[in-house]
Amino acid sequence: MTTPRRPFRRAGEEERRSDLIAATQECIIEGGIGAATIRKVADIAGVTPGLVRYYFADKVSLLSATYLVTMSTMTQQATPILIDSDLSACAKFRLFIQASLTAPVMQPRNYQLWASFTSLINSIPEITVMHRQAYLEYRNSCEVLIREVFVETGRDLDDRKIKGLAIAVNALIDGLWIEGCMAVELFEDDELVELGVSSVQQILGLKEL
Amino acid sequence: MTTPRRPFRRAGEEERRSDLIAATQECIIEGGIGAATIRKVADIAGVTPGLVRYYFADKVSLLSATYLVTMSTMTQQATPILIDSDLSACAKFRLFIQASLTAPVMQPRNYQLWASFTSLINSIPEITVMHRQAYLEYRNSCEVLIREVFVETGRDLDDRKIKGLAIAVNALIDGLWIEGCMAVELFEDDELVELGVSSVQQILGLKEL
DNA sequence: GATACTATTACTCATTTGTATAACTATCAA
DNA sequence: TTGATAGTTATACAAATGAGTAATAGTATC
Repeated sequence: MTTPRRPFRRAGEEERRSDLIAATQECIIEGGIGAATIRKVADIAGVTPGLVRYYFADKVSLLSATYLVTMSTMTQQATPILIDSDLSACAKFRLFIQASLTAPVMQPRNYQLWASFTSLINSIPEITVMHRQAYLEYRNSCEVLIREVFVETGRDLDDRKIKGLAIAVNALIDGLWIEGCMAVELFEDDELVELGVSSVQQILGLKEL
Repeated sequence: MTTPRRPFRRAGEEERRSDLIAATQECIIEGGIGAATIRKVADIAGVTPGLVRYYFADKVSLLSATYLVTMSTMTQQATPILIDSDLSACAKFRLFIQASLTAPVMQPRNYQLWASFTSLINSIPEITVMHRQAYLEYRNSCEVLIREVFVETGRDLDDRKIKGLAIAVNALIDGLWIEGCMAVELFEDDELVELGVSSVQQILGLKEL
């Protein structure tokens, strides 16, 4: 008398991994990083716990992979505009700000994921490294945009000055993003985008952005 | 033949509670919120697990209390300047920014604590409420300062405009604070303070702050 | 349609964790 | 000194957790 096995479907490696990562994200969003247990992840992904281990050697490696996907997804959603090159530098900058401060980049779940992972910055070396990289990448995007805008408006600044502006602009956008993610209902539509654009404009000392 | 009991000292309620809260902070800093187990907290506080329960009904209530202490400590460290009233509004603002962007307010452990707690914003109702309150308080401090500066410089702006500026200034300082906490070694001494002051000045459209 | 491969399930195990409760003792007041 | 109080320890327990292993069955290939 053998108990029947749960029927299953064999999925491709890529699909399974991304399913498991998505499930991990759901866990974290629902109950914080502590709620992301192997069993819950497996449950949400409609799979048994053993399979999680088959794809991810460790819990840490599952979390790291999830962090990586989370960040690169956001980056991708916030910066594809930069490739569009027939726009003016100012227009690009505006779009960049707008993308960063509206959905899907700016939404509660993204903050929860980001906060959960970065809170482990001193505990999980992999996350330390990935965070540093993501931060510098984003800041560099700001720096490139600022430089282009200055070229366009015919102004000249030394690199040191520009780096400082990039740090400030980055901080401003990050700050607005956090405020917006955490309390969507506290702001009117596009209020944060407009604030972001006008503040960046002021920081850079431009008449118009 | 009875095994000897561990000797102990009876502490006042206030002292014990604050010890336990400090121990909770240490746990979180070392290994994230998941590392804050009752046993580890008790261990660090030099106490047995049972005592934790004696002072905190729940793990949630321990975490909530720790969050409250964490936030009010930071707020207190960042805003005592506001009481000093014989300073000019601009000077107050500068001090406010400086306090926010230097130790002890700006230091890695504070970010870790803050991120750990806010990552639970959707999971623990107590934290939701306390966060919202802390955020609005800090933003209000910004708003008051901005208003005073404008009075001092003889400019007049409607409330809506001022609220917007407060949101932006708040975001900027938060963003710089996060960057500084997460990567102290990436910035030179006072670099962030100077960036903060000059950026706020620009956002507010002032010639000098 | 039979075979081989491996993705997937099922099960196990030692630890950890939150919570609960009873026993003990430091401390203070009389 | 004595007794009472409550802060503190010791111990227990069920549930959850990360990790490991063997058996099974989808599925592609021939």
